[in-house]
Amino acid sequence: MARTAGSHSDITGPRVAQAALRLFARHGYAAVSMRQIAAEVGVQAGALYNYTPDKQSLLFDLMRGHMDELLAARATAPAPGDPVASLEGFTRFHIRFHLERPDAVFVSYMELRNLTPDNFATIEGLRRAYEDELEGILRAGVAAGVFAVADTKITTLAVIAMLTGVTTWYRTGGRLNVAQVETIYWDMVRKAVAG
Amino acid sequence: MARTAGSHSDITGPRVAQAALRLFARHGYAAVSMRQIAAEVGVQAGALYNYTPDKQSLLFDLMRGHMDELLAARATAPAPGDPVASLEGFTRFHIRFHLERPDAVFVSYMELRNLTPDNFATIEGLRRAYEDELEGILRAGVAAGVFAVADTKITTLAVIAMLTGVTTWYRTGGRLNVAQVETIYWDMVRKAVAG
DNA sequence: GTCTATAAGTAGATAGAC
DNA sequence: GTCTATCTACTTATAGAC
Repeated sequence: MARTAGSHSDITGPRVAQAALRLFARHGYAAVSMRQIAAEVGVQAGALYNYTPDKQSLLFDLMRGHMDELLAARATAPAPGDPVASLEGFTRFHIRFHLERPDAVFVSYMELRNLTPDNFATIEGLRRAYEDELEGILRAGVAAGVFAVADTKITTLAVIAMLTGVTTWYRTGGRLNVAQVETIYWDMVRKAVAG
Repeated sequence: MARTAGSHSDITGPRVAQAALRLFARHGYAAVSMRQIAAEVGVQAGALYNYTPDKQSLLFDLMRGHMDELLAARATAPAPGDPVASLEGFTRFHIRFHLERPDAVFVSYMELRNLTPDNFATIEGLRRAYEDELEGILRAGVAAGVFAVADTKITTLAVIAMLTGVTTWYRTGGRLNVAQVETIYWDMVRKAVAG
């Protein structure tokens, strides 16, 4: 069947999400208008509402998609029995995953306060599930006597903050490639929790 | 001299800045209207323009004030000759200073992209000056053979990201006081850069 | 599925009375 | 110094033609 002239549902949908992600990352959710998103896609503002019920859903779907992807990718990563190997795996995974999608990371971190309470609770739950992965590794290492940390929860948050910070300065094509960055950060993490 | 009825320049000015800081921290610069700020102060929107030429200046003055305070406080801190003692001093200073003013920290970190290019360059310069303090300590420690880090610049950014992250979870009146938090983070920093 | 037109409301900023 | 009123522009979202 021939489509109606000007009908592009299957390609416009992803383009709306991409444009929203890009613009939210650059200027912030509240500072971006539906008209700007539409202009980036190349349609009029009204057409966006074929793809999202409202602006809030656009933000929430981006953030939930990012967190789902994060947890799914983590679930398929190898899980060594050794706590040190597990921690190295987590560190390298976290850096690589986050450097591969800087816009989604930025939006997911900066726009939490622009989510409705229900949507915030959902994203927050996914974030905690991810943190719990790391805390489990630290607990296992402490139990095994290979890690010495004062407080596993605080160490978890400190390590994640340090690792995620890489997205604020890393630029593709710069002095270091991702593998080198991973190694530098792993060196710091390894020593910071060492017994 | 008696003041004109309803004239409160000396107290309204600081109240405008306080209200703007509080609201920008909670909801974000772009999401806060001048009318909301005025309502928080208890005046009408037009009256705000006696204290700021525009909304952008309100943001910039808050951020510049925060950075000036940070650098001034740091300048009066003791500067031990020993790199390890210097690093401990920096770590404890950073955590204490940031935990004492969570709203200003949050705004200064999250609203960088809402500054005009000129204003951004100014704030960025102050931020780099602060980072250079830490990098100098790390360089001195590496030169003295007491620190072993792969890259002083990256380590600087990693340490600051880790330390600033404390503001995302610390709440006054919680399980730990500031001194205990300082000690936990100092333990991680000390080990992470150890030779 | 996309368009134009529009509703209903809010934005930053200013003018002039008091 | 603060108020009310207002200007101009822009906001999200919807209705209906094509």
